[in-house]
Amino acid sequence: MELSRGDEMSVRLQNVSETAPFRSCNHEYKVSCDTCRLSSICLPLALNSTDLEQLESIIQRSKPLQKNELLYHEGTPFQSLYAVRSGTMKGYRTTSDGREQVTGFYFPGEILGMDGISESAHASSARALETSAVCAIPFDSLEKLSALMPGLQRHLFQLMSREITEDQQLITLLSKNSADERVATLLLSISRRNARRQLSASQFRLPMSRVDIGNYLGLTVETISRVFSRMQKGGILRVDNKEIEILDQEALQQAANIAA
Amino acid sequence: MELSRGDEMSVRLQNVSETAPFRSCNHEYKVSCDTCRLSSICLPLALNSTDLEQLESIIQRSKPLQKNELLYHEGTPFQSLYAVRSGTMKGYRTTSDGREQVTGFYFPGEILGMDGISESAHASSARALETSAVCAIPFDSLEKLSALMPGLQRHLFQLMSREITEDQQLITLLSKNSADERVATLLLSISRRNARRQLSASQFRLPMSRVDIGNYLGLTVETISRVFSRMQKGGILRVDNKEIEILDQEALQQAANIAA
DNA sequence: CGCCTCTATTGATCTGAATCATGGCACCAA
DNA sequence: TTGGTGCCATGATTCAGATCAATAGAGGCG
Repeated sequence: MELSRGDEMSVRLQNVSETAPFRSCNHEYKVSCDTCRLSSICLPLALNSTDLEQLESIIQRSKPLQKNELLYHEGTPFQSLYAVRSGTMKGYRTTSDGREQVTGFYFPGEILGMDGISESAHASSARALETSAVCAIPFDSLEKLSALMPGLQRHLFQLMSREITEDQQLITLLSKNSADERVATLLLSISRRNARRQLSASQFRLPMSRVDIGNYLGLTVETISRVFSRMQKGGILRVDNKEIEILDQEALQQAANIAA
Repeated sequence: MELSRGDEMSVRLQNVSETAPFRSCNHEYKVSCDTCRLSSICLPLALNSTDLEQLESIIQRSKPLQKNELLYHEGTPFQSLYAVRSGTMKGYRTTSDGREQVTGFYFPGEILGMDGISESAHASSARALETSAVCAIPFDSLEKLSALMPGLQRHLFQLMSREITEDQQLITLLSKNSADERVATLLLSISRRNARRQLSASQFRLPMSRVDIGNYLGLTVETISRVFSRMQKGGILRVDNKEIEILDQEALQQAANIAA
């Protein structure tokens, strides 16, 4: 791996490892953070161009993951955080009795893998819901870099803190809200995240199955179907398979109980 | 605030603020991390004695919180992380419709407040369940310090990562497990955390009310009572008000479905 | 194209936990 | 001690969502 410049950093980062299917950005899947339209939501946020260059030198990009392909698996050694470039990833953990619990959906610009830090092994698995591309950010390099860049360190703390508050919102949702409220809340969350990426907030395609939605929200497939049908009859949504149109944003917000 | 030594660090940390009810450890509530019997579970873990001294210089200790006293409240500016020294704290967030969701219980040696980092404001509130003492660790100082101490930075990342995986375990518990399984899992968690502090793993006093337990586990008070009664009848527990004795660890683990 | 499989919808029935209701017990203050 | 107030236990009833069952589309592929 080539580092961009021969300063102190190269010494500190010279032993960054090459993770299996990933290549440094200097190779085939070349893209750069500063031309990436997602940089405003992703890691690079709030870095100056010198710092950005250094961050970029450690980021690795792989060939796209196919639908259902595994990015990492529970228990495997933790090495990198991952940023979604395109597509959608699903995070989940497997319970002792073999069932699956979906813990989150990750859209372009979002970071996953932070649960692996504490035990140096992933505590969850991540799978592509559709053809997806991700950037791998080797964590040991990221740690060294963030000791040198206060802005990066702060950004990482904030990123992890946000994950904590989002998980706590989900806890509240699961513990206190009805099926309708849960589904409405998820749809609004997806809508908001689409808007952030300059996509339509009112019309989109759900990348995940009803099973995954139900699993994530602690409900069964049947219940998800029924809620969708009910909301369609109520004129709140138009549902055509995975294609969703929010017809009455107001009513949907009402249905979500303005919670979460 | 007096810093211990006149080196580079003192310059960087000289403007550490004095948070309202807190005093530096040089004042009335003097205690030190290296004599603290909780240091093995708390922040200082894995620091050498020089680093520990520096960490300690920023930690503030207050007079104990009375039962029901608020440590911080949702929306108030975030300044510090808190380590429980004695007693028990309850973390909770208030939903849009005014109800409360308990997000965690914090025992001696455990850290709370990490959800406040991302927005510079607390995303949850914390209240003492009984007379409790806490250490406040000003976060801006902690950030500066951790840029200088790789061990501390790593420890912080790990701490936050652990909080994430614990929240995800709770999500799974709420979404997939029955009332009995949830209660059993909580009891085992408390038991384990007691053991870590050299207390009895099989006999303890619950510091929280049935209402709080139910709220945390997404169940009603009545259900908690019924589960306790059922487990008592089944010879798994002895329950006397808040006093709990685990009579059959094996069976309790079974009841928890060895999940979470 | 037609076949197969996977995913979604819709209906009928069941059930675990919520809700409603009542009474007992512990702890505190006067 | 007495009376109050909050906490806990337990029974009766209800209900939201699970489970069971059957059908209908959608998408992949030989």
